Amino acid sequence: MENRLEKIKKQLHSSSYKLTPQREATVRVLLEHEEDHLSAEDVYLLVKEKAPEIGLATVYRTLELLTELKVVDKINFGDGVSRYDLRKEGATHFHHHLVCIECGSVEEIQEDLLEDVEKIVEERWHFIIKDHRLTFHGVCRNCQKKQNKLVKSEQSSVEK
Amino acid sequence: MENRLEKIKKQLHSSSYKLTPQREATVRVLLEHEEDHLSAEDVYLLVKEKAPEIGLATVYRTLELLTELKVVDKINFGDGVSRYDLRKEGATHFHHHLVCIECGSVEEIQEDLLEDVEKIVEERWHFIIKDHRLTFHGVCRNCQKKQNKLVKSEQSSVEK
DNA sequence: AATTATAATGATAATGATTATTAAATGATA
DNA sequence: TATCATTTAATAATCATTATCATTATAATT
Ligand SMILES: [Mn+2]
Ligand SMILES: [Mn+2]
Ligand SMILES: [Zn+2]
Ligand SMILES: [Zn+2]
Repeated sequence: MENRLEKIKKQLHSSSYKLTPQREATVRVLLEHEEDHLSAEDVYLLVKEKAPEIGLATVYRTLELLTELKVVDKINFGDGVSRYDLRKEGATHFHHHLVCIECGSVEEIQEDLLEDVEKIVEERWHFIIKDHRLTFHGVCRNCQKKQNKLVKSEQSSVEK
Repeated sequence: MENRLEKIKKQLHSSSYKLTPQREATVRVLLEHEEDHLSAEDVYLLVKEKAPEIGLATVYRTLELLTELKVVDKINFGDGVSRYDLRKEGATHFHHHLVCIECGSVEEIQEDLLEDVEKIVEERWHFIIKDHRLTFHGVCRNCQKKQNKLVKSEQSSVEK
């Protein structure tokens, strides 16, 4: 974690930005919520708990900066807010997401899986791929179980 | 085109909605711009040319309705507005996009390409896939050409 | 056809996320 | 220390989208 922070600090410095206390607080929140998909407002509220004097605009600016530096990826799941997702250490491509249309949960896929597809696209469309966004919409494992239970209870009530 | 409109009309009816003149005008604009990725405002302005009395809220409502019926897909390329993309006739999955980070152009890929990947995801993540969003970010063919020219002219000026 | 109920529309106000502005604080530099 | 650039907090402005509401169109019923 401290290690991770150090690297981000260096990344900032190499683009001649400083790791101010506000930026550090923001990065820490992101590191503590690696698995989550926080909106700017979410981040703001979490940072406030530890550094109450921070302003919302600063959080927006910091997230914007981290996006530029590819420390985070900005993503939109269609709910009206941008969400910020920390890149895994050393990852060159953005990871994938499974969004459940029943409960709204978001699961991550770290595996690439797109190597073959990207090869085809580069060859056939003559497009040089730098990054990707892949989101699957469907039914998560939990919601599948719920639906199974429902179906079974309906069957048994018919049997009566 | 008229054929396509008829089918959409039937889809509306089967969910007990009517194809009002405003909705028809909106659908026609979408059909006339199949390849484009129009924002609500874009659609509004185009509809206004033919049906000047239409209101912006009606366009939003119509696009919302068409999204529900899966006639169009709502997509966000990260520029602050939702864009509406007509589904190809009979397509069950949303098509893919190539977004150029140099010029902003958007190209479409109608081929599925994800069958294998989806099979893996369904098996290994126990997630039932209903739809997907796949966007590649990179450099389009045009911009590659431009960059090549640039590199060559730089080389020749060094050679002098 | 007249009446009533329902759906849809247009105008516009409200909302809410994001961006711009500005004055003050901080930090580096000479 | 004086000077200049960067960053910040507060807050105003912007802009896309949604909500409200009075009016109109359409369908159903008498
Ligand atoms: Mn993620
Ligand atoms: Mn498209
Ligand atoms: Zn679920
Ligand atoms: Zn391009």
